[in-house]
Amino acid sequence: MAFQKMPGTQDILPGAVERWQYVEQKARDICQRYNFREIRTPIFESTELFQRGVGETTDIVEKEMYTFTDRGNRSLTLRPEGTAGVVRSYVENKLYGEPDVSKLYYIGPMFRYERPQAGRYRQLHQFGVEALGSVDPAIDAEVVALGYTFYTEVGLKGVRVEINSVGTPAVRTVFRERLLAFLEPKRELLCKDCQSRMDRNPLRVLDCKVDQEHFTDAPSILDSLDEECQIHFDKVKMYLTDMGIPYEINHRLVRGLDYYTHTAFEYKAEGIGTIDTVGGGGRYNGLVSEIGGPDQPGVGLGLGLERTILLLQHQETELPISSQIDVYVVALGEAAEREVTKLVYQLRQRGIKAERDYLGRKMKAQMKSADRLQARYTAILGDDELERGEISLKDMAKGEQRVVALDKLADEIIG
RNA sequence: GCGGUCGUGGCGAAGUGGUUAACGCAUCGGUUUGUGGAUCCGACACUCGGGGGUUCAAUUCCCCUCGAUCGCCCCA
Repeated sequence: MAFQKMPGTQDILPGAVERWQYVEQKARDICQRYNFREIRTPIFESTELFQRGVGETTDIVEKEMYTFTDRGNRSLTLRPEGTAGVVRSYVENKLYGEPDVSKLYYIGPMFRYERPQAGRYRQLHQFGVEALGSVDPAIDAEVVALGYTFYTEVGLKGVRVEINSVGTPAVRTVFRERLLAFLEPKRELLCKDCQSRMDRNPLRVLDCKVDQEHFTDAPSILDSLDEECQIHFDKVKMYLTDMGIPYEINHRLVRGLDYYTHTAFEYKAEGIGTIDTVGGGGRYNGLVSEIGGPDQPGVGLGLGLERTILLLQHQETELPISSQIDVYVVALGEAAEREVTKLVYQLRQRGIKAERDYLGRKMKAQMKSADRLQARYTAILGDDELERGEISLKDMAKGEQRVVALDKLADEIIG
């Protein structure tokens, strides 16, 4: 065995890459309609950016980052998510100085050092959008709608939208106390994971998969929202309803990153082992200033492309992908063989998808190849045809064959 | 970081402590020399992830390692 790819990485080979291209194209199409514009930021950034942006106590920062020191003794980290880099760029390039809200999107690889599993990779790909500079709940709703539209249009079935408000940091502090007051008496009853979660991130306890019974009477963060949070949340829900985007309220929804405020949402679907979240996002009003920029609000989402594609495959969704070629040129005889290179060149110049043999194979093998490639036509050139300035054109589906002028071949194929 | 399962040709997949490691698909060649998708015939693993050990003998037993996979944690 020679070299192997690193754990949690993937080679996306021809035959599979077409699915990626299709999904990515869909994402771009939708962003264009929503007038989000692409931004490309570096794959690596300073480690500190992610520590500050994503949050020191998050799992991502604590144990999942690909961090290394470069030759200039700088601590760098391969981006574990997209938002921090986009916000850094937004601040650095002073995009907040532009008259309109910055609506940005990205598609690209992210890196997290985790144990690979179904739908979980160390190099993963995300499609994300960020809208910076507005507190309008309409944008929250539009971002939720954009993601939902993406899943729908790409052909994924059974995607549910769950939404919650995680309030402001002040609200969360109050709620945290209330929740702990509720949980503390039950501490001994909870599973060991929850017991440790109580100390680290109490809001997560409510997510427990082991035993939900203890939490039926647990306080909801929605009851702790202040007036501003409540109004914002109500409007987001209103806009979603107006647009006809189906959603469910899940007051226990907590996201894994520290920067979220107000709106938090996730897209869920069944089908990848025990994982059900395929994407999510929310509002992050404190993040820009946290990273050293002006006090600008933001809202965004991040969707896992591996999970999307995996689900499409599980659901056996037919994607409109064709690898069919237009014509396969078969050559017989020395003179004809010399002619092929020029001929396919001319066809390709005309925009025709043309293929030929490079292995010196016999005609029969070349025909098989043409069949395998699902060629619409096979053009057969022998020395005798060449002399007459003609070529045989075979319609592979019909099995019919006729002789056409060599210089009219492209026109015949284009039809 | 922790736990379960698994690792045989391009792919799928049998198998046994000891002569030539089934079979299916794919591929290649042939069925008389310029025509594919069907059938038939033939070819195709100095070798069973890697390393070490036990043994007269290991692909088959043991250990380690690497990888895959499922789950926990957490998340997209």
